[in-house]
Amino acid sequence: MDNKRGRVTIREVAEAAGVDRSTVSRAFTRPQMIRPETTEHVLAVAERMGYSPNRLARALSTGRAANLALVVHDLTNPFIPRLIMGVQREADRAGYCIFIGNADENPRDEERLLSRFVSQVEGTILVASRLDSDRVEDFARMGPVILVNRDLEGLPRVLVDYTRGFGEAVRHLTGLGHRRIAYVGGPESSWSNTVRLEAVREAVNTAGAELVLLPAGKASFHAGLNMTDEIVSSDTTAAIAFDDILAQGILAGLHARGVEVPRQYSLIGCDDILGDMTHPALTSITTRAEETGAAAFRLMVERITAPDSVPERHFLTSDLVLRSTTGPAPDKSPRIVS
Amino acid sequence: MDNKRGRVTIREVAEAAGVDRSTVSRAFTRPQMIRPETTEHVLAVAERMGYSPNRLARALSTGRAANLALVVHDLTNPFIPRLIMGVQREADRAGYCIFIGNADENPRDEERLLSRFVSQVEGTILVASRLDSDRVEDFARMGPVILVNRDLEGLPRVLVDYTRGFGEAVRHLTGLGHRRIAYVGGPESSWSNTVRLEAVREAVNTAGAELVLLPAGKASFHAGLNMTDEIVSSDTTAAIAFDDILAQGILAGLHARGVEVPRQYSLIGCDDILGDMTHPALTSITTRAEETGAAAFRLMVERITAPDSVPERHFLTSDLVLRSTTGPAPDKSPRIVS
DNA sequence: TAGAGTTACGCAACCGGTTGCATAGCGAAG
DNA sequence: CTTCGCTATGCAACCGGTTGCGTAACTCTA
Repeated sequence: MDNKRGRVTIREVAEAAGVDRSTVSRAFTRPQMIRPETTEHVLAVAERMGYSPNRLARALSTGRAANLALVVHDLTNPFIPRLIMGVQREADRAGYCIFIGNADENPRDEERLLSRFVSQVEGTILVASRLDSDRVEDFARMGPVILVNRDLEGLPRVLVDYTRGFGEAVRHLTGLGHRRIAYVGGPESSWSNTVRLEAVREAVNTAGAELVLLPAGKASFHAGLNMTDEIVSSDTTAAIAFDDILAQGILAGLHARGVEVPRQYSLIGCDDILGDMTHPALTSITTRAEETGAAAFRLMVERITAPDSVPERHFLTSDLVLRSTTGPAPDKSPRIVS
Repeated sequence: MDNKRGRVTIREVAEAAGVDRSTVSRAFTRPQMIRPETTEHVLAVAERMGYSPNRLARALSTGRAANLALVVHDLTNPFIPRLIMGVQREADRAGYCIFIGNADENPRDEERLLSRFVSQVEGTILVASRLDSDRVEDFARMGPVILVNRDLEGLPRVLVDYTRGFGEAVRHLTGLGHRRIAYVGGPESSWSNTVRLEAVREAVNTAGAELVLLPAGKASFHAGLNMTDEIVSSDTTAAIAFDDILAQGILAGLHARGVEVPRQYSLIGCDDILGDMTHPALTSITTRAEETGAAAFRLMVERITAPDSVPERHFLTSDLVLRSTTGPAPDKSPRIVS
């Protein structure tokens, strides 16, 4: 029962059960190939000895590791844990294990992580990758890659269609009388930022309102806080922020400057990860983090089982979730001053 | 260059370089064993062919996987991503990859994850495990286990010594005139909750103040929100919450009931993960999430390299971080009513 | 220049599984 | 009772590395 490494191996089970190693292997992986009594006997012996197949050895010989890598741009963004949970829920059922890598918005780190994972996973899910397209394609040549929140021709990807969510958000605001609306932008290198901006621009045009662009550059609480001055002096009455974290910072900044939300200013976030944790509770555009993760996993399985299928572009819809940070546009006359 | 699996193998490099596979292997892992020119030549050929060693195969033959499992109780708690980043920072340098498993407060899930990881990792870090001691010890027999925020004799563990942080917190409150202080408890099954309560109890006794125990049971925003009534009717003037998330809920609840913080009520959180994101910014007891993760990894390495060393109990200290949710105790006379 | 010691490398076994192929043993058909 | 075909199992190669051991070639000493 004890070899030098401590764990029970297939050979020991085979000897104890009086069969060949291949029979033990088949009892676990292809029971229909062998007699039911044999399977039963082998499994009983294995159970008694506390045997379970070594996933490493199995992966080496089959070429299927039943692991996958999930590389994310920023672990501290609460969107990410939710997405991870979505991936894991699906992965769990399929018996997969997940490696996590935090690229920390840094392409070099991202690449290092990827190459460290590549030989022990069946595929990689890249969330909001900051790698340039060529590098992504290089990696995609080494194994299945699923992109999340990044749109690259030829690769399966799960994306959010922002038209509905941002459309609803803008119509909601214009319905409340807002005519000049700010979009507070996130990371320039992020696909999400580009398309969110596009969605808001289109919605604002359609509504015949006016858009003011205020790039924060980063999606962090402090970036939001630091944008407050610009927002206040932008002559807008409402803003849509790149994401909830940024919005949270803006909310804090507005409060600090004595601007009441939503009486004097309306604010909408995106990703819907804060629920009612802010005060007032943040109205937000939901992007379904868990569903996103689950969809990415399903695309991965599809890719693995049918590598030659046409790479699918999977779209999730977005919706406005109304809470308490939006209200009627204030009268223009009494301008807000610091 | 291409076998059926697409990746370049050591054999192909060996043939191309005109040496044995073992020489290629040594060029990568034991260059001092072979002539510098040979190493150089082999590495050049490998580089040109785009070869990199297969970690699976290496792990199988050496018994060292250079992977580790990190199983956490609740991914959505912002403390966890920080801790993960701490582990990863260290793991990265050492060339390790990290599997993540979210047990979701469920011992059965936790166990399933563990057994799925066990054959492909060198060790496991268990964060606030909800498994009963026997099961943990069973697993510890299969490979190195490091515990975080769980105190089990015989296993290396990283724990936080709360005496200083909670001592400072309580002295801070009593210094402000608070005499009756509430502790809003977290998950009953959590070691952290037990010792935090113990620390606060001792500090309150020492200070000659009075402690009121209000168990919330869970550490979530809503659990905090729901505790507000009890807090308001508890005749206390200040509370220390099990963690920041719970405190955030309480803060929201107090606000909703029109109780001004800190003018009418003082509140302190724990873990210091929210920074100044709340309003008012939450005073908190820091428990150094990233350092905790880093320390866990270091203990793991120690465990792997010297399995017979005495299991170390690594303590991190805690400190009070003053922000804006604490103030002088209000006059008792005008009681706060809903 | 022969013998001893050292160095750099090759050979082959091994890690723990999986799987294509060969075959023994069986029941059915002729 | 032979022949055929099928089924359950064993044999052995293989996945892609690592490593103990053996040895040819070289350096050093006498």
